[in-house]
Amino acid sequence: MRSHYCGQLNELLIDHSVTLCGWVHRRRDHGGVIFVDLRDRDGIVQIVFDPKQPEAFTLAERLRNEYVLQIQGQIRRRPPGTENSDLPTGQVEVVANQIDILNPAEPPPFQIDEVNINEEVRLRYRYLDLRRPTMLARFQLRAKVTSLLRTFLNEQGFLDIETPMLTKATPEGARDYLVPSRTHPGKFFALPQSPQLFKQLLMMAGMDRYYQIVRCFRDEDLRADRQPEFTQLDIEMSFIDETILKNIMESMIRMLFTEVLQVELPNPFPSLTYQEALLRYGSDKPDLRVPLELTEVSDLMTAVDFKVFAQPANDPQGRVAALCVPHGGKLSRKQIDDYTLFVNHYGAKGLAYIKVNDITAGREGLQSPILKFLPDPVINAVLERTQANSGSLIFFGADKAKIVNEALGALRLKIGDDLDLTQPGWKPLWVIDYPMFEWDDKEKRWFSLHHPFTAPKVQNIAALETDPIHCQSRAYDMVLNGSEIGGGSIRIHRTEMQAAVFRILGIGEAEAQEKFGFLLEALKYGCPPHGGIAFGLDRLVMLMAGAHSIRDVIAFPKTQTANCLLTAAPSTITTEQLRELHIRVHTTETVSS
RNA sequence: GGAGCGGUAGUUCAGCUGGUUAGAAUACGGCCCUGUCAAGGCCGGGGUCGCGGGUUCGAGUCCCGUCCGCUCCGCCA
Repeated sequence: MRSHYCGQLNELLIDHSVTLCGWVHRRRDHGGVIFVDLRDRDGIVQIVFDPKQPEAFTLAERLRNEYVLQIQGQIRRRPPGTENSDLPTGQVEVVANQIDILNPAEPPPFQIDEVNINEEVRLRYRYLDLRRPTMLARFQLRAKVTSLLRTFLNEQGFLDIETPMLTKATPEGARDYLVPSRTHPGKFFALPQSPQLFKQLLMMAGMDRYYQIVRCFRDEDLRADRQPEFTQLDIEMSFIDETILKNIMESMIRMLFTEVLQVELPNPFPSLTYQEALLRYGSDKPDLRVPLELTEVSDLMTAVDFKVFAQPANDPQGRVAALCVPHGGKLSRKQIDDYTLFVNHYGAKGLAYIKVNDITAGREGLQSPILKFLPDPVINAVLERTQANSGSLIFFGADKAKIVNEALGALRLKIGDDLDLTQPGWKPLWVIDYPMFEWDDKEKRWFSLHHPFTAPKVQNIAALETDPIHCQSRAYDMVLNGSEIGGGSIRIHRTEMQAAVFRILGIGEAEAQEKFGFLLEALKYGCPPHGGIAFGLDRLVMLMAGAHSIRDVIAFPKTQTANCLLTAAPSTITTEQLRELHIRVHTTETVSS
């Protein structure tokens, strides 16, 4: 139907006859001459309608925005002075000889060139939203990313293998999306939270290197970076250790940034232990672009006559930490109060601070409601450790370590943003040496920090069982600009170890057999040492595209309550469908078709 | 489950301490116009102020409830 794309046209094609197809982006009717900006996936070009071509001209008078056209015409250089340097095709224009209205269009509910549209409207008319050049660019970027990843992995000997979407519900981790079985009354499939077990089975099958760009499903509450269905780049390798895997994955991500963004990432990526990340940044996914760090001051506060500090300082689970903000002294009382409210969200009961007016003036140069509780040596040590200067503001968090970390970690990012301290660019890193288990006080049992198939650093099962809290795992996360973009581990490849981990997690023999019997059995038949990683493709593309939500890099995303505003899914189904599935619905609303 | 912000014309928004007929821009319709590119000029149509209740002589505005969207906590790797 066409000879060229609109965006391809340039001076080299002058005098050529072309046939174009596309949408009316805009029409400018001067009465005697009509201009139409024709848009296709490749770009925009100006079409001119002259009354000397009365047939085409008459039709052009009827054109409206978003009409779909086929146009046959002649490319010519624009008359001097009428070139448009804002348009890549702006040196030329197409004089229309013939026009075919392939489809008229009603006025769209919003203008395609409008930037600031309510997301509700955009999602309701997503197919129109996607016509906008910024959206198109994001999906072109996403396609380039997946293409480069596939090429890289193919060249590295990875096999792209599909795994089931209809699979088995898992007890640990996120809530499953369930699919009722028609042929097995009362039984359900689960949609995969990730292909974790299948990729391990593929290693046991001798596939050696596997990858898949695969949809995963988790029925949990949504966020800007969380959708109920999302895409992972899932990877698994045999006969490797973490060094080999991390090297290959780093070079893959470096390649991606070079090819797509012309950005050179560090080689190698820096590495932080989980513990160090929490100590210095209060987070296991630190944003290294923010040049602020937490300072440990617990040891200074054990003997102070200030219960708010002394108690957590003496509690093995507690922590007292400082966040020193250079030039933070200019913050108003109101802003400090707002930050106090902000840390309240994370369970912090307050936010103590010291304003450093004059670092040389000792106690007199400081300003703080808590000053009277702190003896000189403590104050001096705090000032020295935080490297405070005149004009600095030092915030304090004192509570259970978890609360201090989350509160000051979040405050660090907020202040970095508010005071414009966040540096531009890209800061990738690995976070390693995760604890193997985490104690849940409510349920009184251990949980896997990563997942139950992650190998511990110790080989000795007895050591694992006697001291779970100090046991580290062979897990690793890749973090970029404060987002966890990938995570994985070396897996357990021996039956005894897997059984021991299940025991610690309180998964009984019978339950282990029922839920993971196939895996335990497979381990017996010659399982190679193996490990892998999974990248959150949506998050990665979001970051690379400079978008603020993964919804902007997913063609048809869901809302925060997991609705699709375009199709109105989920919806009720007929009683006939329910009957076939052996399901009865208990709601106040009646089920309709 | 919880906190915050928002919902007024097709769209983006304004609408103050409650007060006459709810405005603007843009889009849309008509007319004029031969070099614009966010074309321009003139004229016109367009509103269940998310929904339900309450307070009041009077509610877009105040109160209660509810629905929807967004951000966050919990939840989730």
